Amino acid sequence: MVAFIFATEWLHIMADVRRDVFQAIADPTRRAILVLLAAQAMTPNDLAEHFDSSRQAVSKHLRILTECRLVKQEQEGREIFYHLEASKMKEIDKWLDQFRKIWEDRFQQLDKVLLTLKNKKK
Amino acid sequence: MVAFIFATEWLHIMADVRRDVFQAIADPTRRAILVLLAAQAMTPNDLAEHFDSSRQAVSKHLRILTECRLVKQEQEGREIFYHLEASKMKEIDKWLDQFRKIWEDRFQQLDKVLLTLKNKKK
DNA sequence: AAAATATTTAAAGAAATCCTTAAAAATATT
DNA sequence: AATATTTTTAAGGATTTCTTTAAATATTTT
Repeated sequence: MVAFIFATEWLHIMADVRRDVFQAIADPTRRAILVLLAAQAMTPNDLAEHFDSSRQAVSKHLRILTECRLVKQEQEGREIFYHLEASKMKEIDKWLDQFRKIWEDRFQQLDKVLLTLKNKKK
Repeated sequence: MVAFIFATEWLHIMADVRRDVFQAIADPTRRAILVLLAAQAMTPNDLAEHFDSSRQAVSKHLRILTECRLVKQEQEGREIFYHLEASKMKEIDKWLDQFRKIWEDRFQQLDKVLLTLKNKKK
């Protein structure tokens, strides 16, 4: 027996389709998890102790972080250690590059000063 | 007459309370808007032409970007030019700083190589 | 003043997000 | 083999997000 599933149906079945780094870091809890994992690899249990929410909630966050490769699992018996994949964050850094030139631009700063002066005159 | 509003009610009334930079850049359309504005200030109408969605949708995205100070308005008659506030992106850059040390760490890279070798042996 | 243009706000609905509790799966301990 | 531990998956619900169309507001042109 073979079952055909259309893409639209599949997306409906697959709850939580968020494999995007920007989407991933939008959640404050996930950002906190990433910071904790930057210090050292931890299990979901360890992590959950740092938050008010349930272990299941943390597990789900870890799933999302894993899906977008910000984090990697390493099984150790029945425990799973989650490691930060810091290099994946380069994607964000790279995206920021196109703005970095602007915010470091001194003329931009000058423009702002002039604009402020102009508005004060009014 | 005075009306008392509880915080919970207020949050219910205030739809879309998202003044967080990370939340703001989570949406792909908003990221595209930021990139366009990096090149030059534009009106909502100008921007809308670059997208499939309606002017109203773009307007709402601009509202969110304005609320978290990623963008600034400058009225010019009945037109409103939206400028990028690139410096606000430093917040993201600053957050990335705590990971930058890790992803640039050569020993981290070495660890990865060793881990790969270890797994190959298995 | 009336019509046209630019933009925002409101209302409503579909989809996504996030959380919780309960159940399942996998591994370790007794 | 039975029990305990660690983690994930499932189901359900409240809230948020994003989009659309319609209506409102503000400014310019005629």
